[in-house]
Amino acid sequence: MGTRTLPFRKRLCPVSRQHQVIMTWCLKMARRELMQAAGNLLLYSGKYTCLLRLAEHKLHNPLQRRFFCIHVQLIEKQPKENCNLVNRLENMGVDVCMARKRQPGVLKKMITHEKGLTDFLQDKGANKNLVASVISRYPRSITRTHEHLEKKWEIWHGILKSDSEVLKVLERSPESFFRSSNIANLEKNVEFLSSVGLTSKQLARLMVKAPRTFANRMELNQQMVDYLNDLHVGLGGENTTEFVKQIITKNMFLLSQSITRVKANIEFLQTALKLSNRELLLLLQGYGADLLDLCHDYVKLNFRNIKFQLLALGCTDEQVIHFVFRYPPLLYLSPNTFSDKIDCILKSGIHIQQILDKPRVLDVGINTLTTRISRLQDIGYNFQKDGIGLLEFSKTRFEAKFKKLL
DNA sequence: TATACCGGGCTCTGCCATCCCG
DNA sequence: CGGGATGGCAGAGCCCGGTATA
Repeated sequence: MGTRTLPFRKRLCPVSRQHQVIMTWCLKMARRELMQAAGNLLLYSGKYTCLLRLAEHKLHNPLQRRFFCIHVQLIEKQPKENCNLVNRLENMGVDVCMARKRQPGVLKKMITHEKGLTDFLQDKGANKNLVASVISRYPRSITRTHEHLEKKWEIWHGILKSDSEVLKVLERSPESFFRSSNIANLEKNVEFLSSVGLTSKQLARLMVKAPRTFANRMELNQQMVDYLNDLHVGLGGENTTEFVKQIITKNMFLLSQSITRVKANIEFLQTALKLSNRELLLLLQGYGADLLDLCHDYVKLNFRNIKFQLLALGCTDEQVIHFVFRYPPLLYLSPNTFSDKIDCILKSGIHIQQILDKPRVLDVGINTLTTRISRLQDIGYNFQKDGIGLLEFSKTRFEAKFKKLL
């Protein structure tokens, strides 16, 4: 029997399917009354429980009854979607399929505040499409009360200074705005982040760039700050408060990353680049901060790739380390991008040593590199003699220089 | 005056897993 | 046990221009 019940269990999800299953089963039972009851069941799905009970009474075989009861219980345990709510959301233009996929539980709720949310957001300048998009992407937004919205908006507005700015961030990341219902925690976060030394302008930037930071529990943000504090003290740095503030303002995404990731990246940088404590601190206060939120595996992968390719081109370990140390953002480059750029540059007769001396040329996009190299070659520019510095110029500077070379 | 050096701008949400509470 | 709250993860560069310096 256990082997027979399993497929039924698996298929018991959507209501219509449940009814189908019962119907199929009823057919198997070949009992007219039961089939009739099951037919009613499809017509009056809202009252299906009592109909099922009615059907149950028609079964006299204890085994059949028991089997039937198990399925009834399974169906009863699954709360149904609130059809009225689903209809209302559909009328509002909400992508209900998307909402169902993201937070199915919300569609089953009897009390929601979609009307209040719509009024509230429209009052702040949102149009219907924006509201529908927000609900589609973060359905739980409709469970927030007017009072909650008012309070949260007030705090966000206090930081971003205008409704349109709050709306812009909310539109970009509804989850950041709506995910937590804990207003006290939000207040604690603002207080904590200010106490770290962030100015109101920096706080606003943080909210625009990494709004999730404000939805974190304050303790989580504190843990990251504590970690950075300990790290700095452990590395023998002075003025720890300034260091922490500097790192956070350099990389606003840091507070929305896990400590594990940040820690792994820092440890990797120190080991891979064979850095002393002092060098590590310098790196972190410079370009290194940018890298800390990168997925750790990619940092490792990209470093291994850079090393592999440069060694193959005859560079030494020391040269590789020095190269990355001078310009750590190179670790952003995926293996393909890195090798494409190196190939493109070397193909034009530029020596690898010239790249080692000017790591920032790899900062330039592959298309820009290709176009510039070919334009310069066309006018007989000698990279070996005249250098590759102009490859990394800004557009205006490059064009000005190019004109003069003609 | 031209180039080197360097900091900073842009941007990073949407999904899944897990915990915890009612 | 369901669902809300929260944590954590993947993703994979390019460009500009101010100031110092040769």
